[in-house]
Amino acid sequence: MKIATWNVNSIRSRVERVAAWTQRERPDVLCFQEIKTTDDLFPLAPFADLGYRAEVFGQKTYNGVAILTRKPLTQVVRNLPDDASDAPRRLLAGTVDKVRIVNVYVPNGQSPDSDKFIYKLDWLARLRSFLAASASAKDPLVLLGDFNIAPEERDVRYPDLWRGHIHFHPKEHEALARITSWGLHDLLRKHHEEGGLYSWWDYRQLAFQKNNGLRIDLILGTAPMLKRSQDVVIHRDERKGESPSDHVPVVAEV
DNA sequence: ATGGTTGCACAGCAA
Repeated sequence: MKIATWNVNSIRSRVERVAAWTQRERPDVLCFQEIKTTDDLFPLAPFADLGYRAEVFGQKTYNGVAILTRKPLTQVVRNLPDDASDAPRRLLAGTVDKVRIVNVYVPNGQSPDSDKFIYKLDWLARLRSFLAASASAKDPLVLLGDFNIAPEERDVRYPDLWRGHIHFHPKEHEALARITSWGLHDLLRKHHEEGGLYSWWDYRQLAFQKNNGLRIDLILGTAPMLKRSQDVVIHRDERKGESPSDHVPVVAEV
């Protein structure tokens, strides 16, 4: 089973490119973040032509998540249980082929001294509670998406520059550790120990050309998924060429 | 870094 995550930074602005990648890779499950569109404007047709159905949880201008699958997605959950009805749309979960899929777009946090950083940490704490209340770590589950946190030094090209900023802050690492302590494993690290594996490069300051990257798009799995996992691959080439997202797809074969 | 680039939507915010 091929499971992918991709922060597309507006699905409508690069649907051709995303659909072309999807046609080449044919994942069974494709999780999008930052679709930046309402449900009614999501470009379904290019994906339907490839045999996908879509569960879309979008909003205007910001955020928004979606799960595309070849088989039906059941037991769909939208956002965290304690979110208000008008909360930013950041979580979409469902079950396909007996695997629970939890697709997240973790708040960016803006800067460590901002209210948005508090919101980020609180959102992660509530995500932890949601997992513990709604699932068992003994069952097949993947928690994947844009975490906006690079777990370790080897996940950051310039850790000394990033330490203490958003994406690489001790409080973020604490919050992430609380989540993984529920019973989740970073599937990529089963297969690849090395550094230099990044999934996001800022649009500014020629970050990609300088390879100032971070691995902030993660696929975490419970023990059964860790056991099943065959490989996790980061599609770095998707950052190249005409109008890329600032994130690239990450694909797990499980 | 009061920076820089991109997307949405058409000013200024979010990332």
